[in-house]
Amino acid sequence: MSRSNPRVVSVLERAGGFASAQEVYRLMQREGESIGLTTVYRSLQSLVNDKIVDVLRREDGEAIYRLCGDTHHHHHLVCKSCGDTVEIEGGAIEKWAKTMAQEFGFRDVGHTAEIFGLCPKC
Amino acid sequence: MSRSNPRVVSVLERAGGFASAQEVYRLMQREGESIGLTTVYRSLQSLVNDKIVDVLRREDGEAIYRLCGDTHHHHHLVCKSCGDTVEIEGGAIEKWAKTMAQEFGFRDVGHTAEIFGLCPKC
DNA sequence: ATGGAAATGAAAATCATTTTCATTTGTGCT
DNA sequence: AGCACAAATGAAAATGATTTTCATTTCCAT
Repeated sequence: MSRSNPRVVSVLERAGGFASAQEVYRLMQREGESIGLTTVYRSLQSLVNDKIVDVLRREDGEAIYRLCGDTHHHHHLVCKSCGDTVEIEGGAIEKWAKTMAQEFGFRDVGHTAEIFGLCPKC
Repeated sequence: MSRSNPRVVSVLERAGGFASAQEVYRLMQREGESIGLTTVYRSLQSLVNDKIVDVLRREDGEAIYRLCGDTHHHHHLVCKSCGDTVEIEGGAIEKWAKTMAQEFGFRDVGHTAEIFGLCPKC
């Protein structure tokens, strides 16, 4: 069984939010780190098992990972046309998620929320 | 462009909950209906476009579809473990999305928001 | 140093989904 | 009916993420 890989953790820290396995791999390559894709997958899996990272799914089904207890949880406002992205605060969402979870007795909850539209330039 | 296929709708009705494209395909085969997997995928896609079905992701990333009884815009509270789903109100989200879009000058906005966690039974 | 367990990664396998493309079906028109 | 053209269909190939296999390398404890 592979162990929680500190190098992968470090990349997730620097990514500051969600990143897919492929993105983590590409990032490490770009930074000159020598690592195999298989090892990235295994490290992420074991980080999930150890509850050190959360795993979610993007709309296209790709798995995305984030360090748990990341205080810099934010959401995105993405332009449908040029792909430009703005990081935004989601205080209202946090509250909404908490309230809804409570109402239906769900525990250990997380959430996803993104806004899409046309940016001022497009 | 393929059209919303009534045979696929009928299968989803009988399935009575969520079903993946592969499951819909297998079900139709079992019932002796002649249809290709490609057509199942295309039909589901266009049903999603027409907002006749909802699409979500199972934990393994497979897309699952369900007839969406109302045209009313809603969000989901999904159990990470058993996949059980509750449709919830998202009034706070609508407002949040609108506010954020306005603040950054985005037009023509839409949004996605889902909450996931462990349901009371899991 | 030595042996065994754990970690690694390249390549192949898997699986859902999408794309390609040739064929069939449907529809409007004369 | 016959014809033309658009839409629908589906088999097979392509794609892309993820997992598995397996041979090799690295780590430790003795």
